[in-house]
Amino acid sequence: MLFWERGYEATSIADLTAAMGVGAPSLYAAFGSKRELFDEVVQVYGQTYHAFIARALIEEPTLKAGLDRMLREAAGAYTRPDLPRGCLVISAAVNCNAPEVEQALRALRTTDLDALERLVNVAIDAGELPAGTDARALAVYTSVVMQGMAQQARDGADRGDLEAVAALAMRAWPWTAP
Amino acid sequence: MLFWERGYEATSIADLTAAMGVGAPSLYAAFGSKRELFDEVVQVYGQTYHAFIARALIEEPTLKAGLDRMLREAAGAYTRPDLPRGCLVISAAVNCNAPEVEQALRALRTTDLDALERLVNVAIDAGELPAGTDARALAVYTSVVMQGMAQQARDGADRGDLEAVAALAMRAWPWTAP
DNA sequence: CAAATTCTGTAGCGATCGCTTCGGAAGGAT
DNA sequence: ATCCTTCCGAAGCGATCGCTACAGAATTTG
Repeated sequence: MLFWERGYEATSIADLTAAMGVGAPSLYAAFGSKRELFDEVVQVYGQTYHAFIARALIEEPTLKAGLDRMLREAAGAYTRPDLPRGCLVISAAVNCNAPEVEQALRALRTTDLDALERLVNVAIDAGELPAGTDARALAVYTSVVMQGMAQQARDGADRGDLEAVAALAMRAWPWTAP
Repeated sequence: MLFWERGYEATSIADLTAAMGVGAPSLYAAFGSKRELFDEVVQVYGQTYHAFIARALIEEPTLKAGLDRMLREAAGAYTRPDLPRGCLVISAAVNCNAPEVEQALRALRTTDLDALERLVNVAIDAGELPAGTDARALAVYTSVVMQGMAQQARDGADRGDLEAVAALAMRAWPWTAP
């Protein structure tokens, strides 16, 4: 979880071995390289701490309810006192001289954005949003809010601040009258 | 401007001297250290590429017009083809092992956020927003949108995408009827 | 109990980091 | 022309980077 807090490059092998309580050779025997270890960490992170996004959007019956839950849960997830602030996928590869690592996380973000755009289009087809709504704009807007919330969490915003942001962000959507 | 593109730590002295076409001793004679050079760069950046924010908010007669202009200009400023994407103040010290540098940029962001909150309070007093409006929530929300736009610009969003985001973001505000 | 195998912790590899020292070229004064 | 000052590029300083070779401990096997 040091990768989450400090990012990929700012976390050294010495930091990792000290935190894990193992020697460097054991680490390399188990994972092969720093990059492979990071890939492993990203995968675990995705299944553990990033999954609330897909869960919220899938489990709720309407896009509006899913987005509201996603943003509200993000406010909590990004400010948990027992975990690093913000989001590993968003922050860990910023200012990273390893292009492959930066690209890997960027690809994850792009995947989320495209999935969001598809869900918006589904909601348009279902009449939850007016025909002619700009699905990509709403998807990018939602990504902007999520990424901004993660950044603000790192800058010290607390859960209440971000929940208020989540509520405000929902007001921008052009829902059809319920 | 390498600091803008790659961040503080990911930019090495060798990168800087190569880009400037001078030797390392000249650089140290002129600026003292990498950190002092960065401070200088941040100051120039603030006066040159960050000033549109204060200009938009000050020069427009209403907060609504100022925010609209700020967000719209941010869409352009963060995606200029002749400059690095996004914003140095937001990105350059992410995942930075030098706490003083990270704190310096964080302080700039906090200053902007507090100034925004004051402007929202002014607008509430002026009747542009309803009494009882949560000024801090709106200020944090606006920072979230600006930081998220900067991040999305780095992820490849183009100017049109961000202008659409700017227009959407404005819809969240509880303006009193004009 | 002894021998063989796996594992772990230390030390060190080359490369690069921020930064500094030093030799030699350039230019002005006498 | 000679001397002196100024400046700049190459080389190198200790520290740290990701990574690995090797010795000794621990464990398994006969």
